[in-house]
This record gives sequence, C-alpha cells and structure tokens, in this order.
Amino acid sequence: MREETRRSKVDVDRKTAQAVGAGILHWYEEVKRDLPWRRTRDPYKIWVSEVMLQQTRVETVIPYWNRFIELFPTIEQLAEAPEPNVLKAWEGLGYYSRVRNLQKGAQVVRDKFGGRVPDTLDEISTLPGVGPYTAGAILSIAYDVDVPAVDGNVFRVLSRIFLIEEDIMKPKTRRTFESLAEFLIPPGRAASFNQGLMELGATICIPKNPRCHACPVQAKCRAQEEGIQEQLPIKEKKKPPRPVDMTAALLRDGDRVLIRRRPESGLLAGMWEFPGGERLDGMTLEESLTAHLRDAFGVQANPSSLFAQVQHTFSHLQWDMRVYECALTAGQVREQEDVKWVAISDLSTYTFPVAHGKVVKELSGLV
DNA sequence: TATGCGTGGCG
DNA sequence: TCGCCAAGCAT
Repeated sequence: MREETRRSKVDVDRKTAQAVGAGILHWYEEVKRDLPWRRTRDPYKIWVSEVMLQQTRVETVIPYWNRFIELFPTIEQLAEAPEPNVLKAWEGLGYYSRVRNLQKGAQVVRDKFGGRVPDTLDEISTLPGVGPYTAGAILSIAYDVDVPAVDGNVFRVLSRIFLIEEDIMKPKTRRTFESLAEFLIPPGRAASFNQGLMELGATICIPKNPRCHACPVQAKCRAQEEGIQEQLPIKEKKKPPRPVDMTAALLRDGDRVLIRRRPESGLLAGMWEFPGGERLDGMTLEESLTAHLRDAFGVQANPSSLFAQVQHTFSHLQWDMRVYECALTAGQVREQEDVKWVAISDLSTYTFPVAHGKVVKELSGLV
C-alpha cells in the first residue's frame, strides 16, 4: 500500500491527504484552462511547454509555444534545425540557455533514446535543462507516472495548506515539499493532480490577496485558519541587482550599422549587440567605449553624440546603457563571422537582447 | 550552498 | 515608481 511506503516529513494523516488530493483533483477537472499544450499528449510538445514555462507566465508562453511547435513540430526537426533559427524562435522569452539545452536534449533523445522521450526519472533527468521539476512534470503529464512536480506554485500552495514555515529558498526544503506532494497524489492521477496544484497556485492561491473564498480546500487550509496565508511561503530576500554602467557604439557606414555576436557562453550568449562594454574603472563612458572598440577591432573611434539611453534590469544586473554615435578616425572594421555591417532594415533578422532591441527600434523609426 | 541567468506584468 | 513575482536549471 502506498500509504505505508510513502512518508512525509510534514505531519499529515492519510484522511487529510486523501481529502486534499481529491479536492484539488476534482476542482482542476472542473475549472482547468484550455491551454494549447493541454490539447496534446505528445511528450515532446509537453517538454517544450514545461521549459518555456520555467520562470515565465502562461500568457507570455502561449504565442511562443504555438510558433515554436509550428517551426519545429518534432524532436527530429528540432534536433536538426540550425541553432540560430532555434534561438530566433526564443527571442524575447529570456533565459536563453533553456533553448540551447532543449535543442541539445532533442539531439540526445534522437541519438541515445531512439527518438522517444524517456519515461523514467533516471533517464529523463540526464537530459540537459531537465531538472527535478521538469522531469516530474513531463513524466506525470505525458506518461501518468505518479511522481511529484514541485514548482513555485506548489511551494506556495502546500506551505499554506500545511502551514510549513521552512525557507523555500533553501535547496534542502525542496525534499520536504516533494515527499509531501508525492504523498498527496491520488494514485494514477498525477497528471491532473500536479497540474491542479499549479493551477490552484496560479489562479486562486496567488502570492498577494489570495482568493481563499474560491479555494476548493479552504476548509483544510491551516494558514487560512490562522489568518497568515499572506505570510507564506517563507522566502529569504534576494540581493538587489548590481548597477552597471554600459556603453555601446553606433557605428555607421551609409545606411548600415555595425553589430557583433556575443560569446557562446555567459550572459546573453550568442545574441547580437552593438559593440561596447562596461565602463572601465577610472574612465568616463566615452573613454571606455573608445577603449572597448580599440580592443575589439583595433580601430580608433570617437564617440560624438549620445544616440540613446536604455535602462534594463536583469535578475542580477541593472544596466544603464548609453549608446553613442561614433566616428571612425583610424582603421576600419572588417566583417567576420561574428561581426557584421547590416542595413538597418535587416537588423530584425538578427536576435538581440531586449536592451539592444530598444536601440534597434529607435534606429528603425528613423528609416 | 550560493550565484548567474531574462523578461514582462502587477499592485 | 519599483520591488516582487512567474510552471527552474546549471555550476
């Protein structure tokens, strides 16, 4: 019996577990949203949706998922697609390593698993970009395996129902929630139950002003009983993003401008940008830009006028980016694979991070 | 265990 | 406005 083999670190009796599991399951079957990836059982398409949904809202993902599936309808086609095309399909979604890992994963599935997404926790977890949450989500949703899928919603919902006051930012806390979530799964119904937990967190048991009156398990919720649902889950504060002064150059040659590709690893890997870099210690922005252009291309360039100022906040960085029109006074920049002179009207065929995309937009408005 | 990695929406 | 938040993973 599963009740005897499964244990939770949280104090929950079987009757409560059964009531909560059934309550959420039945509520979900009644109210679930009609999302495009809920109309398929294709493990590949569910995989794509789960990766896109990492740290990303449903409303944002929908158009990206539709387009991505249209462009790459099968694992085979994704595995064989040119990488820049795949990156382009992700442009604007953020966390770009997700899509690189997704394509690598597709290649692993093709080469090591005969083209079929594996259906065991051990095997699927070997795929790049597939962590504990995504593994559980794909297995339960696509294959009906009774494994938990603990994301931010589940942390919030379960911490409230069972009044769990552990800090969810601590990695070890995940195990507490995973064992509890597994204990709650109505046998054979992990697909609907797991999605129900997340749906509840996304629509009712939301971070602020939770709609407890509409909750199917309100009567079982210990936080609601204590009136402290808004204080949960316990989450330690993150550090504020570090401010960085950035510069970038607008170098023109007729109606063409100079762009370059960022390195294959690190921040915004492989995306295109206007050349420049961080302000260097002890230098002004203009001096730093001149130095960056000299280092990168071996040319002398003078920043003349300020073309644009762009503020952009990442999860860990805050860019204050100033884009200067520059005049080349010595040397010239030759095209290479990762350095191009591009007509303004063709810039849209390249993939830019949002900060540089704002500059592209400014430029396009001038044409 | 702590940090790097995007972007857009909301109160 | 601005801090927080949204279906995390890799290192």
